Amino acid sequence: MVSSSVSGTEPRRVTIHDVARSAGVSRQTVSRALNDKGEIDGTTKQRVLDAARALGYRPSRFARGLVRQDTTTIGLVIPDLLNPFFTEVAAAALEAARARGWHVVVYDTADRAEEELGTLQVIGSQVDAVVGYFSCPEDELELFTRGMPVVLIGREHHSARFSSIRIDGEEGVHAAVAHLVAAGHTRIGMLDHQARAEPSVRYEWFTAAAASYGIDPDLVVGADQSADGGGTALRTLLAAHPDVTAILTFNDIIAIGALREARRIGRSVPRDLAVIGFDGLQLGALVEPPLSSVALDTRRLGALAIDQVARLLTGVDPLTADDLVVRAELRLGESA
Amino acid sequence: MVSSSVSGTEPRRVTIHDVARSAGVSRQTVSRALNDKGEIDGTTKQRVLDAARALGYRPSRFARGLVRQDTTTIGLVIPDLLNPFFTEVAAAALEAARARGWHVVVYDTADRAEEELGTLQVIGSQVDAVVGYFSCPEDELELFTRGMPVVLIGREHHSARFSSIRIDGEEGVHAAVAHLVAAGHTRIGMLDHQARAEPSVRYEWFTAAAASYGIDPDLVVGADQSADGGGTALRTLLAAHPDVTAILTFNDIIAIGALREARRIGRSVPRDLAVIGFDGLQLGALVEPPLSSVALDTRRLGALAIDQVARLLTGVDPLTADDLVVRAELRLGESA
DNA sequence: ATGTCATCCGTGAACGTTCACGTGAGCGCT
DNA sequence: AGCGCTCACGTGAACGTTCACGGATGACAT
Repeated sequence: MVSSSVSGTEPRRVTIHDVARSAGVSRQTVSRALNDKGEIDGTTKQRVLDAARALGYRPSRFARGLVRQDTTTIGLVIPDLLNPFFTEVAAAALEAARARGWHVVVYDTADRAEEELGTLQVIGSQVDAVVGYFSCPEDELELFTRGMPVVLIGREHHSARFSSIRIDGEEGVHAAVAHLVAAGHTRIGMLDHQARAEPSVRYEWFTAAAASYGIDPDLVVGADQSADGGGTALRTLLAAHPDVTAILTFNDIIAIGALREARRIGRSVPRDLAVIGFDGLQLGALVEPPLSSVALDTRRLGALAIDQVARLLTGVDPLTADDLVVRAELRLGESA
Repeated sequence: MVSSSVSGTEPRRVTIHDVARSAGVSRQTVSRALNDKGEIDGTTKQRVLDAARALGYRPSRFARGLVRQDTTTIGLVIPDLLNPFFTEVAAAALEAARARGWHVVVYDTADRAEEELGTLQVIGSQVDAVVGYFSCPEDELELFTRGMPVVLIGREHHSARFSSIRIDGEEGVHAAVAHLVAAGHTRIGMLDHQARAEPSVRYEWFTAAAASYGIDPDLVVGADQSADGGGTALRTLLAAHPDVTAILTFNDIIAIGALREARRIGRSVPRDLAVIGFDGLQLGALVEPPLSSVALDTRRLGALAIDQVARLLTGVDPLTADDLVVRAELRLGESA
């Protein structure tokens, strides 16, 4: 039962003063009662509490935050929460933040540059630090996050203003290629991420590994970052190169789409087509066959990001680039 | 609750006053420059901006929030972000909140009562309203959210303080049973959620539907809310009732685990075992075979919750229980 | 009666920002 | 000269809470 007032009137907030007046005490006494401080009589405390409840009083977080600066809030910016990889990273970050008693405001930019920009414009006045994925140029980022610690994930940075956590899949991808080669594959394709103009870093790892085994690295096609995108890309790849017997993918979602497509066109995995993804999502264990993947520890990723934020916030001992690395390693399922 | 304080010297915040002094103007002029208000000369504005940057000034969100109450922040509480159902709900809520320019603080309680309690204790002083899942008793909820709008999801409430969004799967489950009966099934099992002591509402829908078709509703076994839990439960169910040819599950995750287990024990789906889940997760389209499910529109669920929060916040036209319903309906994949 | 002490409570000030005003300079017009 | 207007900027006040004090009251001992 909401206390009804005629619509149109300004509802003026119930303040600590109102409670004080109603209980016949001072502000300070109300504050004491509500915050469980000492120096207050039991009966008056109860009286204040009753008055507060009767008036529906709720302290202003702004006023409180202004005077005691003990709460830290960080902003987590991700392109798409429905992408399981980001879900895992977000969950990990939330867990690490909770352990510190921090609050996390989550922004899903829906993979759209304008939403990302909009987020940047408002986030500065809402949080104490930012961690997440950004696709905008650094100077723009710099502009809006001025004075705040910023931890980037999976992105190189040039400005000294930012920290970034590097994802190192070089060895993992190498191991994946080695695994495929050992299984007799010689025509290995890759379903890369197509959003960017230039090929991805993961593709470069692939070419490097392929080169060391004398494998042709040019069997590559761009894929939309979704299961459907993976399916479509696999079809395209096989149409151009029917002799491909194994593929690496930019990430697990694409790989899962490829698995599904392979089943549709009657290619048995891993017999007719070996598939190795990237990310090592929990989801990979649910599909058939269980996905092999160059897996990275998303939990550590999130924890590392939060840890670095903590260091930047206090200014003590920030980690250097060498420490801010999460290495991915080959984890075999049954798809390769 | 644990607030880590910085050891050492407190670096005293740089305020708008410092910028003003440094630029040789007044606070108000600084405010004008930073907020792009008019009534300021171009050169002084630039001077102020330079001074602000030089000092590393960043406005206090508390002070700003105190004076202009234009930002609303809501708290979203979920038991487990890694559970795809909650991921979808969270994504939907984030989207709806973004459309309103709201900020969302996300709390993952990790399915633990103590974390939920801890969240409740701090959330009151951080947000303007709360939406989410809670497992604690109503009076406890009431205690901590006093004076705030609260929208519960998928939970009945008795106190008038709360709104809750009801998930109505009665017709959908009925349709699912009807579908199975039409396909010739007579022994239909259910993998229910086992966490609660009493059977779930979804099981009650099942018994009701089963009754109307003269089907034995007692082929039920509790499952942990995970893929592994679904697999284990299916094994238990089939051990007790080998003649079961179709199952409904509490949710899609359990169903997906059942699918995997069926494959392991050599039961072909849907030929040897028909499976129908609940939730209609996007994930269901990725598994083999694509999952049939009593699907609910998670996007609408999130949007509805946010919409109701908006109404409660402004006090105009809050929706009633009859409107706060999301109906689930049978969506056929290939698993039944 | 006086001092000592603990308990309970109130008063200004501060936190950092924006809003509603006020002010003075400069300019053009009658 | 006087009036009115615009432009650029400054000044007190307000937002709602907590902190650092200080004061009043009574109990108890001296």
